[in-house]
Amino acid sequence: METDYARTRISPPVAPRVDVRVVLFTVGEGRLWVALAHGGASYSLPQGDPWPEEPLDGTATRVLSDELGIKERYLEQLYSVSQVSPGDWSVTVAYLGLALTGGRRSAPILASWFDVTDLPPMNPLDRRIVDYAVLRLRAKLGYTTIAFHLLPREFSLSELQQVYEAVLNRRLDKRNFRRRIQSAGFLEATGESRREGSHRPARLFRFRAAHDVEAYLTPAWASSLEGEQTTS
Amino acid sequence: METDYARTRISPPVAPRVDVRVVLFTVGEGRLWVALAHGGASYSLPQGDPWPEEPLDGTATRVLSDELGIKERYLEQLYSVSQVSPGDWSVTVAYLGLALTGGRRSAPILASWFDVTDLPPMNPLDRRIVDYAVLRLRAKLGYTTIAFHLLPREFSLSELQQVYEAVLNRRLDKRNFRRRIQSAGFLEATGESRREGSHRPARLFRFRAAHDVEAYLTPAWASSLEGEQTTS
DNA sequence: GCAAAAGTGTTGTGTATACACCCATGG
DNA sequence: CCATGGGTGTATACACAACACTTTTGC
Repeated sequence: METDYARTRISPPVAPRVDVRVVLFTVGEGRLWVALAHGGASYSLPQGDPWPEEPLDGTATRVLSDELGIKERYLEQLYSVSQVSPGDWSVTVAYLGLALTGGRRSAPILASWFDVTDLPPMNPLDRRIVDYAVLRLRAKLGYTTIAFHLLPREFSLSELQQVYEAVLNRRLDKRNFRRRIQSAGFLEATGESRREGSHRPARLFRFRAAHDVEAYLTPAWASSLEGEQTTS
Repeated sequence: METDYARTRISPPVAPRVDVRVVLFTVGEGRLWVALAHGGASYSLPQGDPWPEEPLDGTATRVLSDELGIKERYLEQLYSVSQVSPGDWSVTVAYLGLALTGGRRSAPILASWFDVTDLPPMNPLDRRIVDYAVLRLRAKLGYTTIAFHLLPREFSLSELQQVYEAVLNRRLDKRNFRRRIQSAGFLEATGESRREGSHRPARLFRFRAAHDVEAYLTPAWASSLEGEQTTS
């Protein structure tokens, strides 16, 4: 959204433009993917400008919906940065989003998925935002239930472990993983199991929503006053 | 900073105003204090609008300097919120700041120190920002060296413990505290000690800066590209 | 010698890690 | 019967909590 600041004689402008960018992750094929849009010689984060009366996380959701055709499962604000370039002044609000890809690696509309361990050329700010989002996602795996937003309602413990391994980019011990997860108490066995190969079927689990504790480093109030934070 | 949006016929405005607010903490008399400015019937956070070419944390520093006459020791971005009221649209960027008060409870210029456990009436957004800042400060005490910014260069272990107790608002065991802190390895004995009463003198310590690890949930890059985060 | 804060160790309890084999199924 | 992934227990090391007395000083 180019404002009419250009018509003023003042340079740089007297008020910043605000834009919202989203680092959207998904997990598949044992890897962590991020959605990037092709823009000229390099790739960039999906982004958009907020509308009046629209909360910032609403902008983030809209960007994902319009630009990628994807509805995120989880959204969390990361950081805001002010950037000045000749004749332009903008404040960027960065978000971290999580989504499911419908089973296989279905591409988003105007972007593609990239392995976070092998990113294409990007502008420096977007690259730093992505790196920071990865850092934060990895950190939050340890003390929140954020991983659940990368899985469908019902899942096996092996699938959950694969999500952890993809995000952390390292192997975990199966027994220790299961003990830790199960003793944390936010899993609920569905009673069902799933046969899907020439091996023993996997028991299925779902979440108990009450244990969604990830709020503690993200302001819980953001949604109440204007709706900054959403969870699915 | 009122822009010329008022001259347009569009309501609400087509671009938000950006403002920066700072939750400035200090510790003294065994309590955690926050600086609030008196504004009408209630109190509010020190705030200001960014200038062109000025990084957001520069705005925060300037607000503290101009409005309170205080130079912060530590500054960290908390969160951004968009707020719409009839005819006005603003994006607020909130910061957490830490400062020393020069030994005694010297009042800031246009504000006063309030005990965080006994806050005066405030507007709802500012109140939530303060509550969140307290939450984050307490959490960060546990896994960072943020407490050092609430002490002078040299300090005794008892003084350090008093900072922890003031921020957390509870008593800690002296022996466990000392063992934890000392084994963490970021303290360095100065060799000096301080006599200051009819009791045994306290050995003095200082920080080893290399152990300032608090960056991990705050983007380390913010300062490199435009200077969002500062530390003393 | 007494008041006041500094300083110091041990024990138990819980939590994380390392590690290897049997189970149920499909083909 | 074999290949495949699902599922399980134990021993060890480390981190954290509870807890009380001696030391050094000023007066």
